[in-house]
Amino acid sequence: MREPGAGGESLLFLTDEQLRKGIEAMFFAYRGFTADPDRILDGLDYGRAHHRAIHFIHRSPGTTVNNLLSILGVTKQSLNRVLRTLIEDGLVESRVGKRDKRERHLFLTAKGAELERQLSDAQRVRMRAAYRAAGPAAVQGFRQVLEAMMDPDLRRQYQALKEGRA
Amino acid sequence: MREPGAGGESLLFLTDEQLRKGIEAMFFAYRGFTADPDRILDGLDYGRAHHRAIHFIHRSPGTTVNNLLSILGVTKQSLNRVLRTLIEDGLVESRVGKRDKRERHLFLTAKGAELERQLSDAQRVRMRAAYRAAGPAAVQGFRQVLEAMMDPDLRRQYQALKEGRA
DNA sequence: CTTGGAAAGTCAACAAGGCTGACGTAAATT
DNA sequence: AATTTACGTCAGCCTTGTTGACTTTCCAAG
Repeated sequence: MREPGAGGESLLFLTDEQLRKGIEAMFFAYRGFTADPDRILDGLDYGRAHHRAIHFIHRSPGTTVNNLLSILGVTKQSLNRVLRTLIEDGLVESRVGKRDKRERHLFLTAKGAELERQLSDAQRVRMRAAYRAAGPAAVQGFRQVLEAMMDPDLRRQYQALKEGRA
Repeated sequence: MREPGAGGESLLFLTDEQLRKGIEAMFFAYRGFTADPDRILDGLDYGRAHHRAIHFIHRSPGTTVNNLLSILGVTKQSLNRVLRTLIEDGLVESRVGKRDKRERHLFLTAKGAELERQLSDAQRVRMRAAYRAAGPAAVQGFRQVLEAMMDPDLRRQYQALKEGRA
């Protein structure tokens, strides 16, 4: 993968023009990425923020509010509002910590898990179609570039989730 | 989930687990993607909505309001609010159409172009680092998967931009 | 043991930026 | 002449971000 003369085998993929295409691709793709769950959420009284909370509680059952905060990157007040409605509606259960009573441990109820499945099914359908259309090699590249784009802090969070150590 | 003899060289990359990783990668990467411009915008009185308008006006100088609307996928009221402040602040110029006087053609002023450069420079720095780290093959896969994720309508918009026919 | 601070969570109020609906105007099209 | 199109605007609503102030709980230093 290395080459003669200067530094690069054709660094043409690093031109401003190529980068611009990548930037626009991210913009348009993200719209598609969120479109299907958004449609489901629209019917209910929920929004994208609720989806994110549900997703990560599902991923890491028993996680604390603080933990969730650092993953979502919003203020606790903002998260709290979302969490409150989810708890009121019986989708999320909040248990006072055994060891540290200041902490609240979060779990999806059966009803919450049901909505989670519905949302992630919808999102996966599109994702699977895209993966299948692009093929395994492309998917690997896709993941590599995305990881390289993350802030270091978030990359660590992502990798922790990825490897199952919630 | 797969039948042995049939079509697939290991379709393991289509498992729910792999898809979930891709979904989370999109989430975390998009945060990084917008982080640098957001920091710049924060200082000024602008937000992400202004950035998007500026970006696409820069990309397609002379584009009409309607055109921009269909690319951004927001309502005209929403866009108008953003556009109004940009025009008031002298970053964007709106010229009445020559052929069709109902239309307004949008252009960046020198000042607008200056901000655009600042914003896209910041965004490109990260993008370039990610591309370089991942390599050209990964970048190609990245773009392929993103394109496959887009809604068909948006994909058409994206390809039109990509090919320069604004 | 007490006390002072830090940490987790809650409440209140505000802002950005989406949205819908209604309306006005000028220009183009039928 | 009537209708449609492109654009702008006013009013009001919702979601989801923000900051500031407050309570409860925990822990560590005196």
